[in-house]
Amino acid sequence: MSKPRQEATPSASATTPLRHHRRTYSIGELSRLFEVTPRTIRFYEQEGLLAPERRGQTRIYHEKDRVRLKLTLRGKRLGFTLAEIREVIELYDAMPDGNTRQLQRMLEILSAKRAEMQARLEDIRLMQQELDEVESRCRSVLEQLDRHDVT
Amino acid sequence: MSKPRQEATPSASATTPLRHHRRTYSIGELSRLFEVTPRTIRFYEQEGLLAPERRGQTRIYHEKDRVRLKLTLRGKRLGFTLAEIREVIELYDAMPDGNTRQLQRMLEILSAKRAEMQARLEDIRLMQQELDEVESRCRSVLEQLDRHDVT
DNA sequence: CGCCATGTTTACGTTAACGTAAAGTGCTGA
DNA sequence: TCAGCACTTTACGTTAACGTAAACATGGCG
Repeated sequence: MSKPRQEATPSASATTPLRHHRRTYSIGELSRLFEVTPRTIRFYEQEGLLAPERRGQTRIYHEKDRVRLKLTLRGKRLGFTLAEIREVIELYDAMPDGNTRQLQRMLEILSAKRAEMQARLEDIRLMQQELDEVESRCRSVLEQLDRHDVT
Repeated sequence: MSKPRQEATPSASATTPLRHHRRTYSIGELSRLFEVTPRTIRFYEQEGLLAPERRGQTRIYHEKDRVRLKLTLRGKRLGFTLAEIREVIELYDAMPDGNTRQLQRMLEILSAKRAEMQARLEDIRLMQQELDEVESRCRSVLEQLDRHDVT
């Protein structure tokens, strides 16, 4: 019920130096940052959403990975599946060497996503309207109760 | 990928009379209206989201049920779980005979839902921003390709 | 009457998105 | 040296939200 919508605030400089703008993260740091489990992060990698560097056996995450994770979690909050999110991320990555057909295809997908977003916006608008109605009904009942108490 | 955001348009007056504003629906009608399977509708009933009348063994759905189903599907599109949706629906139903504590509790929940909606709105805004960026990058690459072709 | 569409219950199957547990690796400080 | 932590792989478990199949009821109609 109380999910973290943003990145957790880092606790100043703990043991890590962080000169100005950190370059790499361990899986633990990243998991604390976004308040997800390491398992989740590894799972996202397995699903092709992340591709961290490897120092020996250990995963090293860069800014790029952090951004991807952020996008992934945002997409999830909007109800997209990991597969859908991966689709967009893959497109984003394949951009520079994309041929014309690929790029046209991407514009189509973008247009579709945009339409989805518009639809979600409308859903939210309607949902807020419902909330308004329930609240006003609720308040009017409360008022009735008050009047009965006082009168 | 191509889910129906709205109710399917009814095919005029087919075999059913529908004098002015229909009162009841069969499970099949409802399933066609919203393009979900009967199984889904029965499942929602099992989960306490619908409570249709029974004529013998057969389910009869009224306007109220249709509205509930619509709200449920909208909630789903926004990424809410059936449990969360049921919570709101139950509150909505328990309104008239709610005591003060119940009503206060409902206002709290409404406030929370409202905050969720705000957060989702922000997510959508950011997501649209990303889409803009990807599209502009995409178009600029296309332009480069064009220039190379023409020049 | 028989058939077929549409309904019903019961129950096991499936997929996505992780959780959880076991068992091993590698550095680090007392 | 070794205890402890953070990391790793492997693999089975879990939950939500239905899908699918079997087996049966029922009302209309040619």
